[in-house]
Amino acid sequence: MASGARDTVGTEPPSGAVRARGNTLRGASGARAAGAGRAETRRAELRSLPDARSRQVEVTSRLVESARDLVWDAGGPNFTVNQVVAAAGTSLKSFYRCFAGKDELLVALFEDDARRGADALASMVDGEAEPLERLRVVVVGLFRFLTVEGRLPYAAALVREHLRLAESHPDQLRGVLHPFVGVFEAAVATAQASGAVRAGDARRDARTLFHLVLSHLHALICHQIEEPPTKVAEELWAFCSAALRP
Amino acid sequence: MASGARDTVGTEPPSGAVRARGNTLRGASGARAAGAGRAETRRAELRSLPDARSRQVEVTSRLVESARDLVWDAGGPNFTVNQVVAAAGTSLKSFYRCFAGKDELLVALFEDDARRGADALASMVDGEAEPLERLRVVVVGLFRFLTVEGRLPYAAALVREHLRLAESHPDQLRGVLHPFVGVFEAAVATAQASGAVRAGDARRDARTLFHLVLSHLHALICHQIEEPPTKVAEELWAFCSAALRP
DNA sequence: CTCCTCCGGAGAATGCCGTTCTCCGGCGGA
DNA sequence: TCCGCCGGAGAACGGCATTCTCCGGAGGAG
Repeated sequence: MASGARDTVGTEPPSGAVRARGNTLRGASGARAAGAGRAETRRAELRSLPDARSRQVEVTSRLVESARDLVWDAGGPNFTVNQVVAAAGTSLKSFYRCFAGKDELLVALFEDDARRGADALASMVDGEAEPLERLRVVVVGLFRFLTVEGRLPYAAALVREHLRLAESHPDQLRGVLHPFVGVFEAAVATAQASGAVRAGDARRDARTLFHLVLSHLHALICHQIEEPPTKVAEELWAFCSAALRP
Repeated sequence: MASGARDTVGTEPPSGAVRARGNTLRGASGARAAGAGRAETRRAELRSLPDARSRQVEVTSRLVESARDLVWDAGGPNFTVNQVVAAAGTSLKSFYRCFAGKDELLVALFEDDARRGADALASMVDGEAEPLERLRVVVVGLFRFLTVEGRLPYAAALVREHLRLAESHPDQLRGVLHPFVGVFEAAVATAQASGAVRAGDARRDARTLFHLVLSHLHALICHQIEEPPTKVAEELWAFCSAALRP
């Protein structure tokens, strides 16, 4: 419950994937090398540590950017690690210093994209004053945002990998979609407060709406729905507003 | 639309995965070898063809069974092709004669499982007479069916692979979940006819309900919901019945 | 009965890719 | 000027899907 509220929307600029540092950057290899040697080497290591760290961050975000490009136009995470490092203009060694593996890179990409997407969604809502309309824009807007021409395969790739990674990296993936749910929750809470929708647990309703949208994106991705996305979005909103009417 | 009606539930015993034959069995290699050589060899090939075909079918279903076991207790499609053929007591060569690749095997497993699952769901509904109760059982039942202890990881694996395969084998995957939607649709139509829920497009509403259930299964799989499955199922039904009330 | 053909098993070879390891040049501090 | 580590280049390794090769045995043809 409370863990979701940590991820308040838009508190950070989309600088991207800084979080991946904490995992492996110097946690394992760096610290071990220094600790095993003489203690004096630690001083030498500290000397240019800020430099090294900022370089790391820069390389890390460059890798994430390259990965995003590759997922975007290769249409999936079928890129190889070698391609990423080539595109980022760095080396395999650097890659594995920044990330424990390819999956970690994907997790970082997820976090970055989720934050960006949630920001975009939040800014779509800002224009609306009417509470019920805000909620409608959230539901339909996420849909439209992800089904913009060319964006769907990318979204598909992310959704698919999300499921796969959720099993291998449950801890890191757990909160990845919270930014989105947060936007939904804010809209639901506003609508509830104004009496536009029935009272209830805003978080739970937000989660339900979000999953409903997500699942229909899955269906579109799988070509199980032939209708145009806009039509599906409107039908979806009709269903949601009926479920939530006072 | 009409393509969904083809997949009527329970018209076939779960003999499994016969469909994969058509792709590669003798389509490519067999026909090419005979056509390239002298035309007389074709006669010899026909001689024991029924035998060969039935052997093929048997091997094919044995492979699917083995794959099911492996997915079940290895918790995912992380099994190797060698494991499958070893478990099925056959050879790599036979495997690649039955299926064009590992993915084709998974598709066959999907089709089989979807049919079985839809049958099970349909039989859960049979006990209920009240239309609205039937609908409730469908929504909650699919949920319960898949969250039985030990079944969730299996379901997770299938869902995940479904997304992946939907991109590489869109044609074969398109109708795979139709048996489930069919069960939903029947229940919705009955409820609509009795006036227990509002009138509307039964297929569309069925699809919406199905996707809603599916997406919450995703969420449970991803450990994004901490509540127990039974609670989630009841909340979901509350949401659905509110959306569909007359 | 013998030969010839083809089916199918066993498993080696190939190719791809993630991950690790080795070597080496260059840069910053003493 | 010398030393030590940082990071690049890419070779080496291991796992796995897929293909290829070899071989035995069954079953029709003569």
